[in-house]
Parts: sequence; structure tokens; C-alpha cells
Amino acid sequence: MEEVKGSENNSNITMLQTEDEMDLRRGPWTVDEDLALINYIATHGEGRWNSLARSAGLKRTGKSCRLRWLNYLRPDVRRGNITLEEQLLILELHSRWGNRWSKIAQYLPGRTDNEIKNYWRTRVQKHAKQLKCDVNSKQFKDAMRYLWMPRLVERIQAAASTATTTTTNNNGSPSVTTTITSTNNTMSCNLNTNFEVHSGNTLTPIIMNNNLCGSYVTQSYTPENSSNGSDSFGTQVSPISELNQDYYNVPVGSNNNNNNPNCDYFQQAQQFGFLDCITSPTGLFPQMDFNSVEPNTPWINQGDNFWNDENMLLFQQLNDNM
DNA sequence: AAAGTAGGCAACCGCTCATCC
DNA sequence: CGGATGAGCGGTTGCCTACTT
Repeated sequence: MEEVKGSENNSNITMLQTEDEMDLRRGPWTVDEDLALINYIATHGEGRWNSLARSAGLKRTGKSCRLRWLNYLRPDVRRGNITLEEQLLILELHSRWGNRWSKIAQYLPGRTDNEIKNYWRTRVQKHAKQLKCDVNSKQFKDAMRYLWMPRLVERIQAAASTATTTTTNNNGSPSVTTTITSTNNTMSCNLNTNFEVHSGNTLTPIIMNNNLCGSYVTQSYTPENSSNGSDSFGTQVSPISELNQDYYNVPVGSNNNNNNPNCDYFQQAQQFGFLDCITSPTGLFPQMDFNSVEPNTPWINQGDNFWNDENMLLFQQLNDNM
């Protein structure tokens, strides 16, 4: 469908519009339009979108050109499914900042705010719908933090354990060795980075890609202690995030020197220290043993069908204990 | 196989805020 | 100071596709 701005049914509006405005195109972009925009920006650079649209001969608003460029035509836009690592990062960053899509997008190189927003509105809200609760409710936030996000971590670990045993990155960075061992109280895992899970307590980053990145404080997470710093989403903001405040202001930037951009995301995630917050709170939910993970548990390859009977039961137990 | 339905996503709109001239 | 412009955000629309009936 190719719409032209200015409705025939609204003569008053039409009369007020200039001839150029009436010619403005809407709807899907054509290949020719894309090429025109790309070529113009390649020659003249971006910015000043309204004049750019006119100069490039595009019968589009500057706003439309800007959106098309930022969300689709930019060379560094990533296409394809949101990865597990990206999902994890989105969940955590949204828990901190709410619907600050643009800010969240800064930490997912190549992903646009629109894409993240769409992901949230379709996938995440679908989970809330399955649980019959509001996406902004404490109930759902707890489910995300204590069920969904730990599962994502485990799925990432499981995927890494099968996909990468010993690999060497093309850029010559240190090889990634993935080993998952599970004991009663501790699970150690190397997954781009190293960390440990301590039973019922916290997840403590140790080394970031063979670099010790700042000081990390191990802390216990206590859901009731909401007075100790919580954001608009009602989730815990750990002191670690304050220690690493610089990371908030320094977007990841490009991934052009790394063939595995997910490495960046997960590194960011751990730099935030958010993995601290997604293990079971001590004593409050002892039946949730996130550390005894079997690689072949049914949820690992079930895609979005996360809320199976088992997890629904856990969700119910979580609510009973909160 | 055809029709209906639901989900995903690109694109848009309206609004607000910041910056520049 | 005020207008123009850019940028960001929430919400919505409409198309396409996959799935279901």
C-alpha cells in the first residue's frame, strides 16, 4: 500500500498543506528509496533530516528518513533473532531502566530501540499473558528474575557447553573453554568469562575475558529489602552497579572486531553485576535449586514455550514464598 | 486447499524535551 | 525569547507469514 499524506476526506487539512507535503510518501520503503538514502548519506553524511530528505529527492519526511536509516539501513544494524544473551540483557536492563528503549539499545550493538521495544511488547508481554499477570506487576518481575533469567543463563551455558568446547576466536583473543561442573553448592563455568554460583547466594564474576574488571562485591539478595535501592521497575539495584557506573555511560559500541558479538553482551551483563540478582534468595525459596542443572532438562530447547507445567509450579511456589 | 486467526515486525503518529540559531 | 530541528518515547497500525481450523 502506498499512501499519500493528505486525506481527500479532510479538505481543510489538505488546503493547508503545501504541494510538497501532499506528495509525501508513506508506508513501506522501496529499493530505489533505500538506495537514494544510502547513497546520499554515503556522500553527505547523516543529520539535518528534513533538508536531507529534500536534497536526496526523497518524498519522505525527515523523520521517516531518519527512522529508516537508523532502524534498517545503517550498516551496523543486526538482523535476525534476538539471542539468548541479548534476551538476558534486555530483561535485566529493562528491570533497571524500564521502557528506556534507546538507552537499552546502546548496550546491544546493532539492535535498535524499535526492535527491542517490539521484542518486549511481543515476546515478554506474551510471557506475562501466559502467567495471567501484568507485565509490570511484582509477580511477573519476580518470575522474570527468579525463573526466566536463571533459565536463560542456564540455556546459555548449556548452549555454550555443546557449541564451544575449546575454540579460538578469529581475532586472536583468548580461547574459550567451557566446563560446567555441578556440585551441591557450587557450579563453576567458563562462558566467555568465568563466574561461580554459590548456593542460595550470589553469582560472583571473577574474570572478564581474562581481565579483572574492577572490584566485585559479593552480596546476598534479599527481596524484601527494597529500601536498599530499587529502580522504577521495583528490582534490586545492587551496589555493584554503582561501582561500575562508568559502564552505564560507555556504550559497547561496535562489534566489528569480534565475530561473536554476544561475547560483548554477556560481558556487559557481567560487568553490570546483574547476574548477582537472579539466583534464588537464601531461605526464601529453597526448593528452587538453580545450581543442580542437568544439561538435558526439558526447557533448554523449548524456545518461547517457557511456562510449562514445571515452571508454572515453580512460579506458583515463588508467589507463595514472597 | 481455502479461509480464518494470531504473531512478528516495520513504519508511522503524536507528543515531549533538548539544542541550536 | 522563540522557532526550527533533532532525538527519544509510548502507542498504534497495517502488512506479511505461519499456523490452525
